[in-house]
Amino acid sequence: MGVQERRLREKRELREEILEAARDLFVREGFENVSMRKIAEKIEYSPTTIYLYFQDKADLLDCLCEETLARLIRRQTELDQTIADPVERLRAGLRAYIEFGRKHSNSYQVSFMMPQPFDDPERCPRAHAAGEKAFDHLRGVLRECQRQGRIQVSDLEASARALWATIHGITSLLIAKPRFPWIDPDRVIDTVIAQALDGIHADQSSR
Amino acid sequence: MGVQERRLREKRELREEILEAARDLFVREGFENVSMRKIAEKIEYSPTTIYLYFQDKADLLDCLCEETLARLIRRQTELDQTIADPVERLRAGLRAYIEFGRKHSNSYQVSFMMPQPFDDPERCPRAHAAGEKAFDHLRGVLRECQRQGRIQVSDLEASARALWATIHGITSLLIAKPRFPWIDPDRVIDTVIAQALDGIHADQSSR
Amino acid sequence: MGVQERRLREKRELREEILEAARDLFVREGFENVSMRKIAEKIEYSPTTIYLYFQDKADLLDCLCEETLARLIRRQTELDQTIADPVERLRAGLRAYIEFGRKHSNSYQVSFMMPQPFDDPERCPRAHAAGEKAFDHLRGVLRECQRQGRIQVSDLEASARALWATIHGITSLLIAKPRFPWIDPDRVIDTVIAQALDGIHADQSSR
Amino acid sequence: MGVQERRLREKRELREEILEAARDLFVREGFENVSMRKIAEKIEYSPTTIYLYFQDKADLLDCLCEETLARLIRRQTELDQTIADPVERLRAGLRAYIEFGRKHSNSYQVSFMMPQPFDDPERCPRAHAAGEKAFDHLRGVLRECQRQGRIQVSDLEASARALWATIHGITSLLIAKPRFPWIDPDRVIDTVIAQALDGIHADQSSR
DNA sequence: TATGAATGAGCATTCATTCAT
DNA sequence: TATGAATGAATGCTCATTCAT
Repeated sequence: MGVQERRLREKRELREEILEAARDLFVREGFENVSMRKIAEKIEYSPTTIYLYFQDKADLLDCLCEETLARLIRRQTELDQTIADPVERLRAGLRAYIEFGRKHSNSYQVSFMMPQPFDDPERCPRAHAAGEKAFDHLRGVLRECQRQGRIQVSDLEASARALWATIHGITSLLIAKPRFPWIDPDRVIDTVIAQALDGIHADQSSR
Repeated sequence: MGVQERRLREKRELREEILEAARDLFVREGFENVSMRKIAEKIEYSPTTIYLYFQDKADLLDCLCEETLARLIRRQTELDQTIADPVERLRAGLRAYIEFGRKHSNSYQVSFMMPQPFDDPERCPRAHAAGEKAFDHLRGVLRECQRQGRIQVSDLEASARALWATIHGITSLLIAKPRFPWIDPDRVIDTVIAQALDGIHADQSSR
Repeated sequence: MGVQERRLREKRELREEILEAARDLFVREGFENVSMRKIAEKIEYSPTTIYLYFQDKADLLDCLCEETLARLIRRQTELDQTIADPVERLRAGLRAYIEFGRKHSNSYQVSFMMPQPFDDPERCPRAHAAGEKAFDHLRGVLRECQRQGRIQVSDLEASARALWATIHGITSLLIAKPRFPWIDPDRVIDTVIAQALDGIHADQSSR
Repeated sequence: MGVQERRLREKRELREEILEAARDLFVREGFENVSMRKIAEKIEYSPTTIYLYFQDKADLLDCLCEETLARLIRRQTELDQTIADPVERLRAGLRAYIEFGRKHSNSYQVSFMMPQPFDDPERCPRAHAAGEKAFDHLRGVLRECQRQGRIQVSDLEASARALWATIHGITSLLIAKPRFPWIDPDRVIDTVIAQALDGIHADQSSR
């Protein structure tokens, strides 16, 4: 039994090591420079070994995105337990989302900015599910605002999607166009959030 | 005389054919699968021939984006001459932007959703200039709204950027996540636009 | 156990096969016509396979030269143990050098007659080291002649270099200009060696 | 007649321009970076035009080498008229040869250090002839030394070739191995020349 | 569980050259 | 005389992946 456990733990560990290496390469060298070979070199295993833990590159990326998105979800959950006021929780959530994207820009790019394999729920089921979960949370907070009468939302589904789109806009544009004269990114971020909440008529009295 | 003209026309035509093929490959196979070779195969010329019309791959993509963005700018200019009311012009402009992105999704992707190399004004000077021109137009319309007292904007620069980010958000997300349950994309688009204009307190009396 | 050994041997053998093929292409088609692909075709492996044995083309060439130069050095060492008289050893060494160059003319060409990239110790460290070793040996023998009073050399460093240059001259010229009317190459070689030793006032009494 | 002359002159001029451009590229970018395209770009003509003046690349290089070697021969002829003493003339000629090689290292490399097309008198007849002419001159001076009893040469043909080989040695080695620790190239050159003349027992009384 | 060996397909780009005009 | 258009062949190298062990 101890042997089986150890084996299982070791297996999990190498898997994590692979993902970690891939993430590191993402951050250091950008998405397009992540290759199976380079990951293998980094962890000092043979490329073949990776295929014992992941079906193929798409699978690896899928898992990678899932893991990264899990952090976003975890952060969102933290805010649930920290901030009682739903509007404030929503505002903090939006800000956290943007910060998350800027911090893990390569993962964000893979998860949300590239159509190719990652929008296919069959090829990337985990990332897909995690993405939906993150969205669901956002919608939940918005619904809570609505339920408490803090926001007048006639169409929750549309508003939630619009809200997501809005914060995705500034997040992704800052990633894709870092050289654009943003003047002060933070000022623009503040403006986006303020406009978004204003736009859905959030009662921000407690602000 | 006629000979020269015909040659010039033929040359222009092949150039367009190359751009067309590239655009088509974008659409069909995604950006990363566009190679000089594939373009050449598609037009049934040798790869070398492409280099007679474009300096290199970056140049080709640059021209591709420029061409596409020119359509957006043309559309914006059309609206200038059609719609007198600045707020309505702004609203129509936002809608046109989103529609443009959805229609030319691959060009939009190349121009606005990919960090490397397209954010480098030195490598893609044409696309860069065209992108700025499009933004400048948006800002101009917003400024006009402000000038006529239809919108109270304390920080024009930040608001213009925020507005761009917002419509970019829905545009790019619809492209990157076409399988997401958008329910009705148009309803979400409407919501985004309404929220955006509300968020900057546009006087939409004439709506 | 036997398996591991056999694998190691096979690996070594393929490495040798690659070097052999490269050398052969040098001989047959000249340096500039040696490409990774042609080597691969010759050994009937894929080009990729070569990269399992050598880092890149420069590395392959570096190893090739090293291997060839090793034969020269081995020959020089042999003479050390065979010929006691230092002047005779020097004479035999010069002759061996020239013979070596004529026999392995393509390797000689790569090692000593081409400026780029082979003169760069960083790109071709092995060949570089081997070349210096061969020169050092020549200088050593000359120094021994001087020590025993058989040669009056006022400037050992300059003389050693001049001597090397001299035998390199006939070696490389016979390689580069095989069609020149040499009349009798061996007679010219003899003359060069005699002049060289005379020129440094070697006491050739025992000749 | 005037028209024909002008045409002929213009034709000669463009031919010279091409050769000049090629030579310049040699010097600036090294042999391997000289391509028909680059030459054409430099003179602002189309690549096709070059083929009106030269059969192919080998022909162009042949003419180029011929031209360069003509300078060496010219220099040698100059010395004939300047220096009366044949031994001194020989010494000056050797030095001039080495200086010539160092100054026009790329042409020297093409003419004397590369086996491939340039040793083939059928493909490069002009360079071949010019090379022989330069050698013939050297032999002539040596013969003159012999005739005046200043040098005891038993085998003129062998000695002349040996002498050529010797000065080619230092010339080519300085070109191919610029990073070798030559200490002081000029000192080595002096040593080579001194040894060479000593080696053939030149009466250097007038030195 | 892990790997060493191997590969087919692909990449952007450059080359010398030709042909019709 | 000069060229614009075009090309076939080639270059070094990297990729994700497979298979036998």
